Amino acid sequence: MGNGRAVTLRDVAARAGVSVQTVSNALNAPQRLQADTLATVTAAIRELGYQPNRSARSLRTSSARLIGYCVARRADGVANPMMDQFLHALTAAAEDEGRHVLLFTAPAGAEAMTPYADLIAQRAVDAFVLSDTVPHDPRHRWLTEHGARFASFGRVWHEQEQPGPWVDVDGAAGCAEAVRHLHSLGHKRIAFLGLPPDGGAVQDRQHGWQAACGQLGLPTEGLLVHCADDTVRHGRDAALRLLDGAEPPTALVAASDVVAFGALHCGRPLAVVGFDDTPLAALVPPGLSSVRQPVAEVARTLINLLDDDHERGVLLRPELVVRASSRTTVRES
Amino acid sequence: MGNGRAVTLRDVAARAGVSVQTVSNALNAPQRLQADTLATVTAAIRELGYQPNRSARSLRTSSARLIGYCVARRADGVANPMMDQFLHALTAAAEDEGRHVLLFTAPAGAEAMTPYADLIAQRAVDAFVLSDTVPHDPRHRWLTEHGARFASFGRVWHEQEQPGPWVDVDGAAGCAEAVRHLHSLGHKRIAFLGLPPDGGAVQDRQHGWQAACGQLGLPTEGLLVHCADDTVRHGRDAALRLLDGAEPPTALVAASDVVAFGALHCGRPLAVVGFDDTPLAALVPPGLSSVRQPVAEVARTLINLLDDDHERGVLLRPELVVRASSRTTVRES
DNA sequence: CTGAAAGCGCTTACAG
DNA sequence: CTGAAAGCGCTTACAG
Repeated sequence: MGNGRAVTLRDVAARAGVSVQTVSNALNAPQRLQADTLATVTAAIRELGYQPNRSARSLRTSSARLIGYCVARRADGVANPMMDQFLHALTAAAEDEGRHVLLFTAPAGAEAMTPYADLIAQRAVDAFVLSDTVPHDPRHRWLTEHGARFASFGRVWHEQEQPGPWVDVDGAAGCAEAVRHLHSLGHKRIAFLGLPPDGGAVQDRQHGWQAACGQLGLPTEGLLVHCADDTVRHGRDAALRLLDGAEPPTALVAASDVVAFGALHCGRPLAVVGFDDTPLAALVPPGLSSVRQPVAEVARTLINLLDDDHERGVLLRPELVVRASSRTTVRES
Repeated sequence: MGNGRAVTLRDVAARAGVSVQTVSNALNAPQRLQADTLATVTAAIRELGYQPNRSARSLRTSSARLIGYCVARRADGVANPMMDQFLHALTAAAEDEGRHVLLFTAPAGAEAMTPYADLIAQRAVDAFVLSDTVPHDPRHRWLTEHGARFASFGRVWHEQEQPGPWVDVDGAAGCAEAVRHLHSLGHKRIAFLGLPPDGGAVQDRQHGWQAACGQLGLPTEGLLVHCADDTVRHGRDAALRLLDGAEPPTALVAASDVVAFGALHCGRPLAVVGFDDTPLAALVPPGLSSVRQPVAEVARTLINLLDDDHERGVLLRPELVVRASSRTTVRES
């Protein structure tokens, strides 16, 4: 790879007429060198295009400067479209700290932790970033017990105390903001379109809706419905059930963009706000208002958490992106 | 990371009562050892849970066993949803060969190759896998000229000869199959919904449609339309333009799922086949038939190409996934 | 078939 | 402020 032999510290030292140690210092502790020595060495480094060999540096410092990230299996094709953006953000955030992301996969079931154990044993990574947390996710506890560094995007809601540092997006705050937005447009009956419990995130969003409605004096009775599955069809059917009720809503906050699309295309006038601001939210007419997770900030925070031994958890505020789906005229009821 | 000091070759050698060299041989050249020696050493390895330190091994063998992959920037949010699946497939394929994927980002413009150059200089990766190729993509030529190993998912259509090994999906074959499928259902006027030229892939798909129609004796005149952008709205508008023409189509093959959705929801009966089989194709009622790229096979082939100095390019056949969107009844015209 | 030795390219105490 | 030396953990010719 690359043409010919790589440039080493030795080559630079010879060129600059100093010892290898001085070249190393120029790179890692420049304040130790005299200005003119530093200038000579720096020039030689630039001329030769020298960059330290990563393996050698890692071996010596016993830090790989690599962060392990397990790519969830998408066998069913039902990807979390946000994960795409997250991975880009995570890579960029890691690079800002001179690191890279190493991808790996994990089998389901009892062997799920094996790849983590292997990567640790081989000293292939310094830390892990976790996401796609599932109910009763065993990873956080396992990693804590094995003394591994990690930071989690998402909480493990079932534990008494969340093991290890985490970053999460305040779903309750996001849905509360969605409710206030719809209320400010004149809506008085705002429904919530839920999903099967997924460990806590969905309930969290629902609580935000409930609390905001309570604060604004809006009803919630008969306005809560759950979709059996996160599909467009289930979203549509659930919305129709609400609309066919005695006191139908004029607006709706959904726990995901996918079910929000179903509600939006149910054929009746209904203001809709989704959750996640997936790429399609902007692409599908008339444009779906949605609660956007601040992925770049999540990524930066995760990387920072890896070096922070004190911080336990950080809750980030999502942002409501308003599009045409929530701007339908309110009918007088 | 991990509890306490890592287990080294020395520890295993001490435990097994042999030299470190013998332990190394047990791992890398077991046929050199006598059966009983091998058994002793293997037992010691298992008991201590030994795994070779990656940095040390990489330094010694000058191979990082890491494959660099640049995550495209998704600033506009218009991700390629297939890339998600691809990344998982690539990671899995790399692992099957004892490697991992290292993610990095690249700036736009003149500095686009800098991260590649850095990774090479640092010996951080052994090879690159390229995807998201763009018109006049400079990467293939640059990497070839710099003697770097790589394999590309997608061709650079503008070059005389594609620099370096590549894998691509036969878009023409996919669209031809879509046409034959629609024809077998009785459709006689099958349109093509194109996109702005993107370097060649879109034209390739269009040619497949054209050729298949020709072979089946079907008309193409007035049945080709291009969307200005890859959005649902543009897809719908373009479909309506076709349907409002003198001799409207009864079916349509689209260059992407997104514009296919627009055509499918244009409010008129129209059989539709999309391209890419994005996750939403299955989720959005009534279900969108779509040409699926064989991402797992693409990934495997790319990894194999990295070790193959002879193979130049591999063209893989996509698979038509039939759902309800292409099964509408044909009206007699 | 097995062992002692060299060396991959770095960094870091330790002398001068 | 600078240099000679040791050593991170492995693999690979080279002897025995």
